Formats: sequence, C-alpha cells, structure tokens
Amino acid sequence: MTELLTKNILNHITLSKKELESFCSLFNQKEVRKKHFLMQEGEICKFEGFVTKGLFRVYHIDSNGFEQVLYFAQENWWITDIDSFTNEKPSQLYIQALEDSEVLLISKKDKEFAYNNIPKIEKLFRVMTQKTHIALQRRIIDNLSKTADRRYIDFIEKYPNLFQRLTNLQIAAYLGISHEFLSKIRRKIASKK
Amino acid sequence: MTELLTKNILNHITLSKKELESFCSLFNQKEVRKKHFLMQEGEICKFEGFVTKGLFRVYHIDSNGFEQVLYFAQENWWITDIDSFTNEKPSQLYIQALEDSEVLLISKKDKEFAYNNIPKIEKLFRVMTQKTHIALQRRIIDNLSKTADRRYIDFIEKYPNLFQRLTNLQIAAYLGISHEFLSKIRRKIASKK
DNA sequence: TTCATTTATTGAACTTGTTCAATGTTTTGA
DNA sequence: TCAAAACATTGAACAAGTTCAATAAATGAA
Repeated sequence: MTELLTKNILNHITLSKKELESFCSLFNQKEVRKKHFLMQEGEICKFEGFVTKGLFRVYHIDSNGFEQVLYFAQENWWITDIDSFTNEKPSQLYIQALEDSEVLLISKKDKEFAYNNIPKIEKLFRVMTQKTHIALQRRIIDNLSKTADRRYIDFIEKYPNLFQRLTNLQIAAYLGISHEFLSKIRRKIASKK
Repeated sequence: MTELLTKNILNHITLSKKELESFCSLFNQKEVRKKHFLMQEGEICKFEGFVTKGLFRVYHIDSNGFEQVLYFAQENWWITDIDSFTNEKPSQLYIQALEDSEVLLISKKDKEFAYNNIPKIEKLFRVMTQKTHIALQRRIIDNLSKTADRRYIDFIEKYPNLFQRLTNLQIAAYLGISHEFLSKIRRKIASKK
C-alpha cells in the first residue's frame, strides 16, 4: 500500500528500512470518489497527502467566480495547501478528485513527530519544497513571457499523460484562459498539421 | 555587520547565541555597485545571499529578448537562483544591483557544513522556502485572475517602499506588461482621483 | 437505451494589452 | 554644467484574449 510512497521518498533522500517503515506508518489511506472534495475553501488544511491512485485538481475561485487551477496531482504527487497547513489558517483553495482516487494522509502532529524523531525527514521536505519552488518560478516566467498557444503546447509536451485525462475546461483553468479561446487555439493547431 | 542577518534568522527559528555566531561566521560581505551583476545567465550560482543594503532585481531574458522580473530583493531579503545553486547547473537568471548594494554571501560548501553541524539550519531553510513557496502560489493565482491595473495597484499597496525605489520599466517587467501600457494605466488611475 | 448534463466548437462584438514611432522629461556621468 | 542616455508619456494601428449566445458532441446515471 505504501510501496509507491517509499519509492517516492527514496527518490529524494536515503533512509534506512526502519526509518522508512516508521515514517510510512504515520500515513492513513483515504478514498475520494470522483467529484468529491478532499478539502474546501474556509477549512483548515489538516493533512499533507500523497496520491496513490487517481487525479486531483487544486484550485481557487476568485471574486468574479472564475476558477484558477494551481496544479493537478496524479499518482506519485503530493498535495496540500501548504499555507493553510503550515500556518493553521483557513484555506483559500479547493482540492477535488477528478477521478475515483486514493491518498495517503499524514496529520500535522504526526509530521511534527517525524521532524523531531527522524532527522532526515526535515531534509526530505526541504528538498521537496525546493523542487516545487523551482517549478513555480519556472511557471511564473512562462506565464509572463509566453502566449497562450505556446503554454498549451508546452503543457501537452510536459504532461502528455495529464493531457489525456483532463478536459479542456480543466486545462484552460490551468493555463489561465477561457475554454472558448482554448478551443480556438486547438483548431488553429489542428489546421496547421 | 551581521545584525540584520541575525534578526532575520530569529524571525524564522530560535537559535542559541553560539549557533547564531557559528552560522553567521560562514558569510562573507560583498559590495555590488549599481548596475553591476551578482550573477549572469550561464554561470553556476555559487552562493545564497542576504541583502544588507541596496536593492537587486532577479530577472530572466526570454527568447524574444524581453525581460521578466522574478522578484526584487531589498534589505532583509534573501537572493539566489535556487535551481542553479541546488542542482549546480547553469543559471537562466541575471541578478543585478539597482542601487549601490551590499550582500552577505554563503557558499554551497559552507551551507552544507551548516546543515550537517547546526541541525536547526535545515529547519531555517525549510521554513524560509515554504514561505517563499506560499508567496509564489499567491502570485500565480494573481497573475491568472487579475487584470494589469489591479496587479499594479496591489503591487503599490503591498510594496510601497519598493514602488518608490523602482522605475516604471522595472515594475512593468515584474507585472508582465509593456511599460507603455503601464504608463496608460497610471494615467487612468491618476484621472480617477 | 435514453435523455439530461456536461463538455466542446464556432462566430461576432468587445476589451485588454502590444507595438511602433514620436516627443517630452529626468538622471547621470565626464 | 551640460550633453548624452535612460526613462516616461502619448496616439494610432494591431494582436491576443474574453464574452455571450447558439449549437453540436460526448458522457453518465437511471
């Protein structure tokens, strides 16, 4: 059950079998059916999660009622609202399953326990946060410098697998454009081939 | 000389006087004159820096020759190219002083030393990276959901001090718009008052 | 299987932002 | 101090992206 998780961890740092087991035992599995929410705006995020099956979207609804997708999380990805979780304040985000999904959840208390008792866990999350940080910087630059068609093409190339599993509505909300405009981009690309 | 640095650290975590001194002694001061570069594209980022005087911009030049500002760093801010520094690969960023400035620099080797010998330093950088991470997420959502005039007004309110010290060219490069359009936004705002 | 719901496409009118070129203003460094 | 350089503003023509409304296609639950 935690096989995918241990593989993921060993990708970032090295841990003894004992440490791994000790850390993994802190997680609880949860099923989330399609369209159901792992978290909604206003709640305080009580967990950090690792997706073992399915697909989630993490999004925000702005004051005009438009949805912006912060990221998608499929198998082998971590999900949380780091702001709400860390600072124990109400979240501004929704986390919704786009397919029948399964996650392994760790509570804040158990994560603190791990920080204090398995020193390398501090490093694990520093390294992971750094990697996400780099990806976020990249995305900011891309959003500032690239047109929507370029961002769409890049998205397909970077996440061919996600592209298959997502509707155009979801992709448009990630790219920050209307789905009608995405449709026009798709037509333009198709006509060029 | 490291007074500002110690204050900044204690803002994130608690450290004994001894640990603080030991950590701070790993930094070297460097002056960077206005318009000079702390780092340029293609170099491998050898440092993590803490600004004690002046102002820097961290930016990227895209394939069309346009500049995108990732962030500004004034007194009390940290600067580095986290991707280049962490993964020891050529940077895609420029770090330039916009005023006569001073930074405290720590090398990768000395930072590793700190990680291994002052356990809480691991926590310091995890906590700092998390905070930046939250700010980056916020900015992505803002860039996706807000129009340029809104982003400009928000920028002024959030960084009144930076606003005073920056040219409109720099602010436009941060907001992701042309400086001509920023000029038109400014006129519109002024006429409304 | 069916029909209601969600998703995708299209066109027309509109808004937001860019580009280019000209002009005025401020800063700076020799 | 003064000329050159950098910065800021403006207008006109254009490109990128939105909105709204209508229609078609795909999906899903009973």
